[in-house]
Amino acid sequence: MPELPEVETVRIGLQKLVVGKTITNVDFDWPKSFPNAPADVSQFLLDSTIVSVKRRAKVLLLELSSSYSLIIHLKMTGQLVYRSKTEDFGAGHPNDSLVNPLPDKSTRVTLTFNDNAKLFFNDQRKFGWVRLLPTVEVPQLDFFKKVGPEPLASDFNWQSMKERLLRRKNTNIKAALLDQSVVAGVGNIYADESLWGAKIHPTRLARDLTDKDFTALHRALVDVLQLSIDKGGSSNSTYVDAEGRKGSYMSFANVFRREGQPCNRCGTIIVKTRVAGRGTHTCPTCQKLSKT
DNA sequence: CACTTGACCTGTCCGC
DNA sequence: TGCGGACAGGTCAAGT
Repeated sequence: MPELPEVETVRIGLQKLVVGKTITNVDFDWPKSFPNAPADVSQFLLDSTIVSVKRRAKVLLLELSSSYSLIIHLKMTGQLVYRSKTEDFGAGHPNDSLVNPLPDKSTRVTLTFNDNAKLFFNDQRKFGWVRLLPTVEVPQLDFFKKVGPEPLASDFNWQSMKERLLRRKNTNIKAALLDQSVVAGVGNIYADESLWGAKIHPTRLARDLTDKDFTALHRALVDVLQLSIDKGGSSNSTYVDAEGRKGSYMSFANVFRREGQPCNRCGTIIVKTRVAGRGTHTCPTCQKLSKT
């Protein structure tokens, strides 16, 4: 579920909530959710303070005072939910979104802080993970070595996006957009939304796009990612931010999960198909199959 | 090499 | 209502 805007929304929340706090305990119930624990835990995690919360692509980085970092990937259904002790971990809290008590059956890892607040890593499908690594080794991970540029960075322009998309010139443009080594952080929602914005059909081959298409796609992608961050991300099913709140981007979506409804631009009924092995939402009129 | 498909998991929804 | 199968936002490994 969580793509760049959702992970960035979580990062903004955690930045506010956990920086400066010291970890006093860690629990985890599912070894794959914390693959290199527990050997390093007591020495490099307990009694260390969270120095910063960063994001690269869809990955969160919690830098610790121990010179180690917690690396967290939410994958499809991961959540990082913070609860202060005064919220009593959900019971009876006035905020509706905090009604569910934590931990629950999807809680995989729990961090406890020196003020008794807790950070819950919940993950229904168990695809996500938390890792503990020396901070200096993080850039050496295969994922970080190959991942593409941040699309919201100021130096990310349409020319560099074109150059990177053409590394996948013989595949369809949707598969190229979803490739994390091309551009960081794009997933199924924002691939569909940006292709609609640029009026490009997802099955067109990357090599067949014109410069006009590349400029439109760059503009549409940047705009849709920024809009979604402004709206707190997309809460399609399980996604919530660090305070347990849903995002509202889905009410601004033009095609994603809108099959059967009229296109906001031309009124044609949005269709759902399968492209690059993923559910794909398209306006069959606006999004041309061939060069314009 | 470039590209596509299957596997990792659990929960939900849809049709019979 | 029960049950099987398809499907869900991500990423690797294995296959073609």
